[in-house]
Amino acid sequence: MLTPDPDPGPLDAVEPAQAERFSHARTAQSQALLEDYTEMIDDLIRETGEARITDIARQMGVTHPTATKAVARLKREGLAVSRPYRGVFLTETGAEMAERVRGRHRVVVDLLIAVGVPAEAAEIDAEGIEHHVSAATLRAFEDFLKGRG
Amino acid sequence: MLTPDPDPGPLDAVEPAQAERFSHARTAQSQALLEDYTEMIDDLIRETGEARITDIARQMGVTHPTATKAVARLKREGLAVSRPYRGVFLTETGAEMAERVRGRHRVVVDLLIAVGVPAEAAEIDAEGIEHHVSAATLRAFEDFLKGRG
DNA sequence: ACAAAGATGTAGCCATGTCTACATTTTTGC
DNA sequence: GCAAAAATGTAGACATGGCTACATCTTTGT
Repeated sequence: MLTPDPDPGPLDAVEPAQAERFSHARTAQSQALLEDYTEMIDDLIRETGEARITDIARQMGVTHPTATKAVARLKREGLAVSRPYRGVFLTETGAEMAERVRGRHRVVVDLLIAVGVPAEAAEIDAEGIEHHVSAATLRAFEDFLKGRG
Repeated sequence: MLTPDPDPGPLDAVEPAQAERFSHARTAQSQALLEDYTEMIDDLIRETGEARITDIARQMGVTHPTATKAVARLKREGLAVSRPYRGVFLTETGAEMAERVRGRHRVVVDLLIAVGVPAEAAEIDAEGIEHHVSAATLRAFEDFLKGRG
């Protein structure tokens, strides 16, 4: 039964798939900020024992009010906690995200280098690319790297 | 002379490099919208002969006022032209961008597939990844693909 | 030819993410 | 211990990119 689509023509065939890909990319972008900040906070805590707003701001390349707003969002999303005039800390959820993001970042950089991208370019590009690497793609990257280890 | 940096400590050494990477990624993101729309408009013109606001909106997965705003920005940036109630057309600059973006997109998808990413995931992820692929990385991707052609 | 349907324009709202400017609190250095 | 410096908070402006709602223009179908 059915048998629709009697050749919908070249492009008359609406492309919901394409629209979904764009929507998906936009969603990923909104997650990117959370990921960057949680990883950054985790880095700071590991390296200096605490994550202060000023340090976060400097590392992210933004002014401190911007960092404050971002941290507020992290708190709203249950990824971080903080008290006025005190440092920022990650919740368990936040720490897990940081761990996952860190691992993914490393894999992306390694993959880029493995296919011949210069190290410096790999580091720069990975910062933007990583947020769009799905689980399936990440797995493929890991397998590829393993295959040449 | 100088000889500064007598071991600035683990992280006391401010990391302007990291901040620059984030800034760079943010800039790339602001370019992404322009790239997506110019390529989409080019696609529509190739396939249907014209690019109407409604079609652009549907393909991008947004409402038509959003597409109108995006086109306004394209016009501001000298990438497109249009007249009220008529279709949208690319300027020479816009057409060049579309061409470049199309080529880069194809290379990214091919590279992902070449390293083992499933085709469907490659298409989806490429939509977000491509905007963060620098010239150096693109060249490396091309070389890598050539090396296995 | 004209009414209905469809496409486009425009206004205005909301959320984000950035900034500057200024207020307040905490920390530092004498 | 206290003044100066640094950090943090907060307010408010601006640009972007979404949206809905409504107005207007074009195209379609009979």
